[in-house]
Amino acid sequence: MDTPDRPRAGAAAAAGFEDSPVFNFINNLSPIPPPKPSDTAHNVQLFKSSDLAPVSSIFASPHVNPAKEPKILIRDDSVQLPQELHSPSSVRTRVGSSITFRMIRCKDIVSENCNTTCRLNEASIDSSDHASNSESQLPQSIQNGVGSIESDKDQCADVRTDLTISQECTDLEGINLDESGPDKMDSSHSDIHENQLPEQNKDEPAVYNGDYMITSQPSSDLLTLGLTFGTETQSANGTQKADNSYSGKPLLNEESSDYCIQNSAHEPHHYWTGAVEGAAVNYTPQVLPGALQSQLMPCNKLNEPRDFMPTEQNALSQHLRGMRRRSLFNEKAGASNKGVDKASDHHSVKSTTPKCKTISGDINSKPLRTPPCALPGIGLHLNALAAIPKEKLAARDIQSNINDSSNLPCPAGSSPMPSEQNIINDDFALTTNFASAEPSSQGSPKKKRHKFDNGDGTSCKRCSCKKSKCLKLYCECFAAGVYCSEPCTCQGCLNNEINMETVLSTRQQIESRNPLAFAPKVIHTSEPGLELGDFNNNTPASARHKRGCNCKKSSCLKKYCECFQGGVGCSISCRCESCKNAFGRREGVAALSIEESKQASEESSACVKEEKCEIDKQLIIHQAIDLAPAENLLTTPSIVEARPLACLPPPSSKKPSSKKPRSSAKLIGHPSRLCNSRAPLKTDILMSQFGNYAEMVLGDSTSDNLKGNSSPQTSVKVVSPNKKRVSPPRMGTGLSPICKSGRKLILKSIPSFPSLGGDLNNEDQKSKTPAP
DNA sequence: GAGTTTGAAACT
DNA sequence: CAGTTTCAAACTC
Repeated sequence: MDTPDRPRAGAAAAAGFEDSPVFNFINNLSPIPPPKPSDTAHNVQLFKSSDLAPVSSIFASPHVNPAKEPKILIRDDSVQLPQELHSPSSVRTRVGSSITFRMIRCKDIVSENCNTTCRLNEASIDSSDHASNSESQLPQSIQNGVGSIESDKDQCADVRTDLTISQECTDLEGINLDESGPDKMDSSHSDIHENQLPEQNKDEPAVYNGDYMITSQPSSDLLTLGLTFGTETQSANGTQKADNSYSGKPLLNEESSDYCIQNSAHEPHHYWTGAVEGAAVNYTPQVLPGALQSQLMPCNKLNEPRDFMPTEQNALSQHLRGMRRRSLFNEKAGASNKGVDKASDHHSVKSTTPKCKTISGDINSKPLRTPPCALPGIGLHLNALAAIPKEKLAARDIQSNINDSSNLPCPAGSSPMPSEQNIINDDFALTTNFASAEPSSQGSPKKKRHKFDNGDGTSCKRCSCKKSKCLKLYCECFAAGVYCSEPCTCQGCLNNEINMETVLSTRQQIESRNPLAFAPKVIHTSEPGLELGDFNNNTPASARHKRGCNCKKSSCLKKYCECFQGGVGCSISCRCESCKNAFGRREGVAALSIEESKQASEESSACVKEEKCEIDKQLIIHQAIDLAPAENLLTTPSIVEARPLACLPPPSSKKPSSKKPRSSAKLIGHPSRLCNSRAPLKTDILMSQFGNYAEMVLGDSTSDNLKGNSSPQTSVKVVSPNKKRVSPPRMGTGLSPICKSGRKLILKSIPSFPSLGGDLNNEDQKSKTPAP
């Protein structure tokens, strides 16, 4: 980054701008190493403000805290990170930073989403207003985007503190200013400042809550713009100007404040409302668990770039689209989603986005499937979010921006999926890395599917339905609550945006039949804390099969078995025969498990290497024996599960069971590391989320238990099967996957509360009562 | 890639 | 609720 800019600066100087006092000033300054982040007023301000808000707050339901929304500053990303890093819970490792980053981003996303939603709802009504608002946003967004990009880069590249990064960016920006300035503003620096900077500044104040205004910031922002867009700086500026003119006048603080207010007032509610309405579920916005929200964030985030890329919007949007996975559950959400797109497009000013996705009404012909898109809604496909590794995400942002800046509108027909694929591949690659510690091969959908399969069967699915039209649970996409996407090889697919209503109705029908139909098959309750050392907690199961399998011939050793597939042991609720689930047997676990475990350990040479694994097994065995039988039964597998799957390779019984065992063996590669790296942060997040969710859904009593343990370690206990295995299906899914060795979270669906409660009850009952 | 096996989902 | 059919994934060759 630096290198390119510097030269440019030099060029600018060569252009004869050296004369300009500003240039000289900047030129002199730029070489100077960035002052300490903390020194900057900006930074200080940021820290002061909402940035300092506890992480938990982020996860708290967005709507709950509308007041904070206004404070959300996209630019925060860069700034916040440091803070996050400081937070006790945050991990300073790269992983940690990335996660933290995501969290931060979530904030932004929230605001973004809210904005979008507002537009959606009101666009038709008050287009002018929105236009102005949106216009006003743009500059800021741009800034944000830039800032985020840079921060992202930094994060990806190194674990520098954001502050430093921001500083550097500023420097660069300054340089850029010089450069771009000449072309455009030779004599009119003042003009620029008046026309462009002011706007941005105005936005900024709003963002910053008006508490702080950094004089240097504006210029930097402007500069940033130029830098980011490189050659297109001018156009970008022009766009900005256009926007400005459009809005009539640069947004003043007042307007900014309005904007903020709007966001706070409308965003969350509108957003969620829409989702809620459309959802088959009765969730109310307030009800949404923090986890979900947080989950949603990333998805939304995908949209974020759009806003800050006025001219490149198309490319971006396309890119983003690719990342999104549509939620089937939420009709409105879907609609809103569209609306969002439209709105954003509209918003983005001249975004006559040649949409990448060409939706053909033809059912049978595999239309260009709309790239999966995660809806911020109940029926979230968390894959998009969780799946998108923060780092990747960041990287993607960077890349997308870069690419976009280079005018790479996704060719409509060509490969709309590149984006998606990239995402998917990236995601999964990353996930795979976590899970299998092995680079994933990218190939046919089938391969992908395998790859995507994180075990719980909820991961990114690529169906190949033929007769079901992808409207039955047979369809993994449908079951996962996502629209079929390009990689799918299904025929006569109705599971697409076009047939949204059909999908929804079908879904509702299915749900009416079986409220849990879309519930995650495997409920993960608390893996995060379950690290190698956590076994002492007697926290056995971190997950379990929701309903239990019914295997007969597979002995629960193959993917046919949902439990096995989900990487969980069979529970008492299973009706399987001759259960040999490597993750835990249904009955007689203790005794058998010992042998099994030993055998498994022997067989899994990889694991053998990992001493911890061995130890864990031992512990597990002991626990299994020592623990009360009933609990063991329930948690049987759990014990094993308690440790990240990676650590415990399924005893490759009999057949070197092709995929799963293999992968698990791979997993073993760096199990501990994987687990460790991610766990801490996850735990925090999860806990906060979980707590919220529990409180909301389960009620105080339950939540109390859950909440009681705010610390990661305790969290495990809280969820521990020993107590009450409160595993709100959705939540479980949503939460656990993240934690589990790079597993993806898919929120298969969010059951209506009733069902949820019922589910819980049922679960509890099941766990308390012997299996039929 | 085609065919078989398998167990869940759907249906009755 | 139980039995049967249908279905698509998993698996095998």
